[in-house]
Amino acid sequence: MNIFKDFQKNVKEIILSLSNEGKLPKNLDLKNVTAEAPRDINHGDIATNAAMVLVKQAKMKPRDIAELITCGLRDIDIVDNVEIAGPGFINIRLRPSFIQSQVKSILNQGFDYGRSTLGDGEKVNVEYVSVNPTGPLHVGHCRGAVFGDALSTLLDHVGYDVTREYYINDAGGQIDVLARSTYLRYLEAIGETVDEIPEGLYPGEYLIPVGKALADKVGDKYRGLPESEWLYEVRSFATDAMMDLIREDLNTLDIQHDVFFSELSLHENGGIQKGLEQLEEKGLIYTGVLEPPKGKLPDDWEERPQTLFKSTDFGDDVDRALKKSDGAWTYFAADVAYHSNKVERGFNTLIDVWGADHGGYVKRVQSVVTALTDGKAELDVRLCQMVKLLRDGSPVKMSKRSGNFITLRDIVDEVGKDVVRFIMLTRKNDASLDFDFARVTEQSKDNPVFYVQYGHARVFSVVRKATEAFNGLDVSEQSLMKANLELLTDESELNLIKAMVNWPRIVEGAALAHEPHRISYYLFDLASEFHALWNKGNDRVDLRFIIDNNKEITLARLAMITAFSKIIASGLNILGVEPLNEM
RNA sequence: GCGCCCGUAGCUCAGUAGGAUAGAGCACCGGAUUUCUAAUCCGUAGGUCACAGGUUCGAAUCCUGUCGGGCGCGCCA
Repeated sequence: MNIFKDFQKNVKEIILSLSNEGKLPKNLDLKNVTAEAPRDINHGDIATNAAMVLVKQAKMKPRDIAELITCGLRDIDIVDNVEIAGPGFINIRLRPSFIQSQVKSILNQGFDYGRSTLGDGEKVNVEYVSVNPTGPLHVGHCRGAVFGDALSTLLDHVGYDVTREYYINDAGGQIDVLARSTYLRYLEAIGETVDEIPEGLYPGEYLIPVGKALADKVGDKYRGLPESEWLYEVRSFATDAMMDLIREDLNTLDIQHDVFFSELSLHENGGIQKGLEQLEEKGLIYTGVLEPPKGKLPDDWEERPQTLFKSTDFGDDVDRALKKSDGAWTYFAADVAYHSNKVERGFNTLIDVWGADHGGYVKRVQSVVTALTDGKAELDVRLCQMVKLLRDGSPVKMSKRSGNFITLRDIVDEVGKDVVRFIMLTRKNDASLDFDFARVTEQSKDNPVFYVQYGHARVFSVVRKATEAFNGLDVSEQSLMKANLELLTDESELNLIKAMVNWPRIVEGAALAHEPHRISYYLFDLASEFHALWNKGNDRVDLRFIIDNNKEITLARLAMITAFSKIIASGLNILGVEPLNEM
């Protein structure tokens, strides 16, 4: 249920029948006709641009077209009045009784209000986090994790069939480093003395228990052996341990992936060759020599022939290497295979969530997806900008060298999952974000998490008090739906309901744009309407939600704010934040 | 040098399938409030939407160029 869509349909039907009556030309193109909430509330509840859009096609003046459409609109029973304004907008004002009735409709649908079938069950693959399994997650990973997860829930909410996926980069040189670092911790565990972790290895203490666990498992079997004897097994042991660690970290944020896809598996089961074959068949792989980059030349630049993918055919800047000079596959080659695999699993909509520092990599992977599917599948890469950690306005110092950086776990332990999740979604993904430990836990209007949560909690507090005031009042949804909603006549009340009615539109817009932050902003705005109404009650006792000697109006208001709480709760649910009933 | 992202109020930012007089919070200024409808409230002011062109009935939004900032720039992951 989305009243704007309904009206868009109504307007189009009116235009078609005007065409049939000969008052407007036939076969008009109506794709740009919209029905939206005007920005200025004084312009009414719904505005349509139909008259202006049709000017050229109909060869008529906008106001004349508007007049014709207006007549049709006036016949709709929920329409109060219609005005033509500005350059030809048609402003529609709805009957208060209709606005009021929306409360019932929201209560009736409950948490499902705002869900839709927009996605039509289409499969979407959202890949996020995908951090190298070489250590615990730190703050930098946090944002992408929350973003990807909220986006997934959002898409699910509007009817897509979402798969949440993590690509395990378990095949590169960094994994060898992990294995060597773990081996040292293993030697420690079996009683050898290791003075210092050498430069270039991971010094973090999180590997100590992994070394110990390895020792428990294999005893001293690897002692004194050359690297070639233990590397492969230690690698796999350590990778598993790191993935367990990462999964635990993600769990603290309530993030669970459906699929963990191993890069190594592509190397080991011929997946890479298989992926490249398809490009080969399309004649997109060749051996060639790349021009050195303009500007500053890499120190070790050496011209040599390479196996290349012709990504420039698809908008990339240069063709991209698939093999390294030692003959091994590049990371990109595995990514070709990986994305090919996603497409083979039936996904035509792919979303990858990366850090902004990988921006230069976007075009080549998009080229792959376009090439493999002849443009039928689409890859949207969402880049997440940095998070600046602050404490009371000053930057938090982090020393990466000592392996002593702020982890995701640290931040969740300090401020809690809900705060982390909400704040991470208070900025557009491609804008950098300040995270101030002091401010995000503040109990004040300046803190959006608090403000939204507080709105929800206030509703529950009111409902509790109402059941006391009216001994044993039935506040079930069934009861509230029977309330006399026509008693909700104050402008602030109607404005709150109108804000609620926007919810389905916001969800769809956010989902289509792949922008979950729009949900946070909406929730904040909606909460503001609610708090504004609450504050009005300070001066005007007659506007308070509980009116002691008037059960009927109290019930109507409880219905309204309960509906409000449903929307807040389902919005928070999309963000992965638990609504609070008490604060 | 090239590519991507960004440039909106003093500050932090919303606002893109093109819509009307460009919004919010903070800060500032002016009032109210000393309370459990507790974790403040109301209001005023603040803008050549970086700049210059173009497309359009209509541009912060789309196109081109310029300036400014961030990220990236054979074989790393």
